[in-house]
Amino acid sequence: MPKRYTVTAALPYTNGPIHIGHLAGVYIPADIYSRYLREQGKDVAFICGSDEHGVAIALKAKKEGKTPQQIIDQYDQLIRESFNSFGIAFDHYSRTSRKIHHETAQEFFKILYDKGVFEEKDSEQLYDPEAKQFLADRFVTGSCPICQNPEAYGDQCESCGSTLSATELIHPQSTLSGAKPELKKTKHWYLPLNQYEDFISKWILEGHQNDWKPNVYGQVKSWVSNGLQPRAVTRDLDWGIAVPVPHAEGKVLYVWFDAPIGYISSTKEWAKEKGKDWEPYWCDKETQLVHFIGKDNIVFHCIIFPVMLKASGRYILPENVPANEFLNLEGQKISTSKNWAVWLHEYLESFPEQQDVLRYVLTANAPETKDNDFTWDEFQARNNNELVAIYGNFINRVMVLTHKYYNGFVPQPHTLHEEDKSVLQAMAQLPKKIGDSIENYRFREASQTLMSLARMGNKYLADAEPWKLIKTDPNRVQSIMYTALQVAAGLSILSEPLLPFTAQKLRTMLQLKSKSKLWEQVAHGDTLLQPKHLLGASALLFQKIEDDQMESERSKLRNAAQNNKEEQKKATPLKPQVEASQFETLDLRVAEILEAKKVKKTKKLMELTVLLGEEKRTVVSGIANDYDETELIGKKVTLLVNLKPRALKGIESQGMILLGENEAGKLIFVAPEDTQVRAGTPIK
RNA sequence: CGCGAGGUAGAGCAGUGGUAGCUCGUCGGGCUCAUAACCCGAAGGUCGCAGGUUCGAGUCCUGCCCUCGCUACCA
Repeated sequence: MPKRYTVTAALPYTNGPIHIGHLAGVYIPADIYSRYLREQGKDVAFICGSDEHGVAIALKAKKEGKTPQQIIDQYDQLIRESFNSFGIAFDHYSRTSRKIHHETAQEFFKILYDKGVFEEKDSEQLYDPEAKQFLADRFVTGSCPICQNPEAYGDQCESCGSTLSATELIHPQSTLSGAKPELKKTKHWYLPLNQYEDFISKWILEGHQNDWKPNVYGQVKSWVSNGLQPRAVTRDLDWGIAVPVPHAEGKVLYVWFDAPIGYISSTKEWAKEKGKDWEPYWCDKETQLVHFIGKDNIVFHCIIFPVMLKASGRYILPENVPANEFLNLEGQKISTSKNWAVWLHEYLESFPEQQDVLRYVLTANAPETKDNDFTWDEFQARNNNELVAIYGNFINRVMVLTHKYYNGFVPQPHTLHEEDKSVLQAMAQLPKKIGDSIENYRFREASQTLMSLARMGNKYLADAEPWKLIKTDPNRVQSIMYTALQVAAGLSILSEPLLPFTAQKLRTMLQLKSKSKLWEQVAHGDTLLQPKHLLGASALLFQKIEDDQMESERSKLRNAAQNNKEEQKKATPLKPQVEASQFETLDLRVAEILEAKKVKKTKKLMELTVLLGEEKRTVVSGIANDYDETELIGKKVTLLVNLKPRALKGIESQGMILLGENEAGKLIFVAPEDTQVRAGTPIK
């Protein structure tokens, strides 16, 4: 039994607001877990904060003509408000831009540096002479060296899927200034993960095979078996935490090095405010450290950060990292850039005071084992059929009957019958059952168990039929209503971690005093509401949600995505001018598609046989998402024929079909309108 | 033949060797205290496919297929 718990939730990155995916994947589970532990009287520190460094924020600031500080202030504020309004009850929420964090992160780096943990390496990287900075990854675009796609990024070509290094790009261009980058030497510090393979293997692969989630375990295994590589922990950037060693001007800590240290600095800040000692929460072996994250963070929380902690020789390691998978929205990936999301601050405008509805839906449908889909249909169904019809209705029945029969006083029971006792006994099992689910990070299961208590209450009332007996056997009705009221009280107590707002409302309605050890009382079968106790006024806990509300949410979503798309379209910059002679080097011709076959194991690739005059050619094109094999046959398209052939998935592609994109995002062929034109005709 | 996770009733999920379950939806019935809510019952699955181990497999092994992720300013 651990002495104390340190619970962390992934630090939200302050370049956008919080959406339902964040909530479902990280913050709700972490909040339920911490609330439950507090309810058990445990010593728990639930820690989080804003992650405010890194290239993305620097880039966003440049694009919007603001300072990074303005960006992070704006989103830090918005994110705090979102968490507050949804009852995500952190013990402390800090920011990585604070002094205490800079000091903590620098000290951490310094400890590893002094121990000689890092490797120093010089390398040549692309440098933008106009913006005066080094260009990492997505700061560079250029032509893909493999498939010639002119819009490949510095880390990857989205057209052919190849992983690239920025220096491989042909005709690289800075996305900051449009300038042509030059190669320049730079020094960086690397964390030699390769030296810690044994440590990770022993700790996770051998030590946590059975208690960690399969998705987390599997990811780690995948990384380790591919061989861990040294990873740079510094960057050339003007936004971040200065590297605290000599000859490191213009260098900052890589955001992924400093962010997890944010958990520690946030804990320090909290401890200072509370007059506590922070160290036991991070250094005492009897502390259970748990990181709640999304699956994209697995490598950082299961490999990189633990290696940092281990290398420091000072800190404990996480006991578990219950990472969730991703939540989709109406069948599509949630995307900040495409504005395909339900933002928390907007949700509350549409559904004021209904935080628990979203909490419940996101818990009941949480992506615990695989990616899940959030739909407004399901949201409505869960609200109307479960929260309103089962939970809310049970409470309403009990309240109405008690007020009607006893003017709101809890009646004095007579001898309890078997059915009364068995309901109370069944309820006494639930604190442990729900607790076990939560301790094992099975929040979906916990929510189902909670709902089963309300179901049980409804069934009990239906079987006992107090509204009939009131005419013939009023004494019996007193026992029935007494029993039903105990169930209502139990429901309010056990709801606290999952539905905190509802639990509070219900307690007020029942006039149930806040005391410690309430869960224990439920488990012991104690009387929760004494006879003659006076209840408060009755109110509805949940409201039905109508179809037209859902329709308006769906159209809001579609409109937002559409507007976003149009804005982005306007923003597509023109490429530099070219000479006519350059254009003439391209050989464009009309081609007719003769055969089409989807390439197996790929999403978009289609293998096409095209007719080009007398000659037939094989071309691989990424159009399988938008076109079926059959509808392609006979189509005339424009083909770039003198593109250097290249193998895609083992098939040699001898040319590139010109494509555009229509309003709906569907790829359309740049094709000769007159279908009479002969295949092979050159285009000028 | 890259790696990982998933593939179980119309939908969403549970179920790691012993007669296939839960919630929602559908259909039928009951009740009327309750936000037409609640309660009972029924229909609906060759547990992705094929082979193997076993007295016995959704559950273990092998091969294959499909989906998602590992690669995006997104957890």
